[in-house]
Amino acid sequence: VPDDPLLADVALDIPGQGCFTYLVPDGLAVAAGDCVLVPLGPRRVRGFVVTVARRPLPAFPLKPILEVRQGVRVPPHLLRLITWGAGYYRCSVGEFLAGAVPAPVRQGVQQEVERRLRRVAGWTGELPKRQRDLLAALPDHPLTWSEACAAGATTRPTLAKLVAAGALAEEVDDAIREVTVAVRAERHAPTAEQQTAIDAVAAALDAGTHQTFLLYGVTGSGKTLVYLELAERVIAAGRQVLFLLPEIALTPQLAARVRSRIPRTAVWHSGFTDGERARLWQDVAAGRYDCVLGTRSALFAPLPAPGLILVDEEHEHTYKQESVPRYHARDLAVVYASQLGVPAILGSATPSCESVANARPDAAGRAPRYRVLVLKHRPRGGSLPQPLVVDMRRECEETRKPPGLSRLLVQRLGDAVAQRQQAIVLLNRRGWSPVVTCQGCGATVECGSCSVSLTWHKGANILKCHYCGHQRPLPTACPVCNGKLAAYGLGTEQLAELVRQAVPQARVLRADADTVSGRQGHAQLVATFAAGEADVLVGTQMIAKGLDFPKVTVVGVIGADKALAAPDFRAAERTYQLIAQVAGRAGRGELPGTVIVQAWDPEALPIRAAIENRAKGFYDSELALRAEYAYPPYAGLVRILWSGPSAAAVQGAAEADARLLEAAAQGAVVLGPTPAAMSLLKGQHRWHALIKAASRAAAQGFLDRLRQLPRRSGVQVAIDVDPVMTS
DNA sequence: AGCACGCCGACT
DNA sequence: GTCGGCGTGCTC
Repeated sequence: VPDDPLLADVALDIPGQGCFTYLVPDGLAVAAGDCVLVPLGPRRVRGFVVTVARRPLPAFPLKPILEVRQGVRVPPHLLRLITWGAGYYRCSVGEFLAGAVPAPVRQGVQQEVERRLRRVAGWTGELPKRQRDLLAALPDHPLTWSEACAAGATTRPTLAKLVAAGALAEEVDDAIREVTVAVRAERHAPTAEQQTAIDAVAAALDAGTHQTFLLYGVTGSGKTLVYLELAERVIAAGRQVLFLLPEIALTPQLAARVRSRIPRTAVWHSGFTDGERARLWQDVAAGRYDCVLGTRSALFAPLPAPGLILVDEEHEHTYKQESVPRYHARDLAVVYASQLGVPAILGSATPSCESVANARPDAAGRAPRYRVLVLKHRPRGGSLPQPLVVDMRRECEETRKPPGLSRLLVQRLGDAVAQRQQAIVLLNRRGWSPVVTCQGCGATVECGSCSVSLTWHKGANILKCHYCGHQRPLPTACPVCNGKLAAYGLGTEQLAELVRQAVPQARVLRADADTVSGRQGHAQLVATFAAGEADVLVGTQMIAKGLDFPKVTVVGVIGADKALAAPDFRAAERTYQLIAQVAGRAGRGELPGTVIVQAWDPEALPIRAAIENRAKGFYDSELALRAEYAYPPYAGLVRILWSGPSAAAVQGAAEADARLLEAAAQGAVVLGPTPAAMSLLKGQHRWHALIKAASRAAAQGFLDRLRQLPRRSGVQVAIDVDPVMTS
């Protein structure tokens, strides 16, 4: 009605609430997606406009919008995705937006502006000799301040004098920054297999329809080439590409390769300053980039018209955010692509069971939701290495030594070093020993704030908690009975030492969170190893991902079935994925590779299937088990987690809320509440419950019936839809 | 989430 | 007599 006032629904970063309605003052231009400042009780807060419309005033009085942030508007298609996500993952739209739009953008941090120095043409004036020489030394093209400092071997104040004198002018660069990456723009022709995959997706692109593809390609089969060929087509048609990766810091090679073919690629990572991030967001929104490459939060980059969404290594659990908003970027990417009517490609050599199930007909015989594209061959030749399994029970019996490096692995490491090749040994546990126990009373030294044993770090001679970071010196005797302490178990620190002893001629490099600090540290370490400055790289799984070292011919996996013991329905899947992924890492160059897997139960199916390259066998049996025990993908899971500083209060809240869960259950099964596997974490006691519904839709139905759990002081309640961590 | 209001213990 | 603990409730 034209006479009604103009009202705006604004999403605020407040849990468990819908939008708040505000008056739009006359003359203030406000649209959906705008970032606004509004009064809320005694304070003023930032929020995002969800709808603007003329309609009658509600019964309660309204306050006006105070201010609109210029230049920050969430595109309508992104707002729609976030609204959907807030409903599915059970948080408010405002909370989701707060998690999706970077803080410096919301808060209006001063954008970092690229300021460049340019020589003023035709300037003639007097200068001191030093400054005159400096001016002569500078090149003609514009330079940033730091580039000019380097080029003239000088400092900022001196350059400022030249600017003050008028010899140099400062210009503000409003255009996109130059992207210069020294990478050969490789352009191999696609193989027949790759071309088939490209054509299938291109058909969906041309038809302008949504379709999700599962690009199932062995490691080294050239998934990236498929992505890039399709990305170029999308960009040529005037749209943009979203390219998601599990971990950007580990894949500098991939980022460089994408940029070499798509120069206007924004790399979306957490290492930016606030100003850089604010500028990047606006540059992406303004259409100055053709591609955004990044981790899960890159899904919310404000691209004006995404035409293709790529999710590489789709099985990786890092796509799940473990804080509000608790979304799964792979699942949300598929929703986004469907909303946009564009194709999505999920790529992996070891897909998640969810995606495999989606690529098969369902129990009722309906057509698969995803279409499978297979890459079986490595274009650069090189067959997959033949993995060997060492039965560690027999090994320990025969050698009468504690478990460590097997004789076979020692021999192969020695051979590799002798032939000037390289090797990688993986163990997913850092430190020297994970457990320190009293030989007298049997007590284990535990972290006071978490229910875990402390790990001994021998080099630093401290006990560390790997969950909360607490550390303390190693006690000289048992704190309980004053008995003698002994360290048990194997970590990477000790493993590196074992390799040094067993293969004395090897130069050993250790890569774990203790030796690698920050993103640069990782890149540096990768460079050191790639340059051949070490022979054996010992590390945690941080080195298992995305690495491509042509000289590596031996890969050892220690404690490969450790993950199998985890109290988690995905334990078998994770074990299979780890071994199959690692197996693909050896022998990527010209040289054939060997993978040696040390396991306590070498007959376990995930291990056998991974080393014998029997993917179908693994997925068939694993999916059958999931169906039998009603776990995803044949169930919709919700986890409720209660936590707080008082064990009694947490238990009380969980047990009281259990009645509400049961009341809402209907067909769903409520497991628990019980204490979580980590019953104490960072000083917080934890209880949890798992709700198993027949499907994701049924799980949503359960949450609709449950509505909100009561708010209690001293106890936090988290609702996790489609949890990845279930223990 | 903040922030206010509101009702009970140890101090100038 | 107050200062301050955090329990409850509201914010368009």
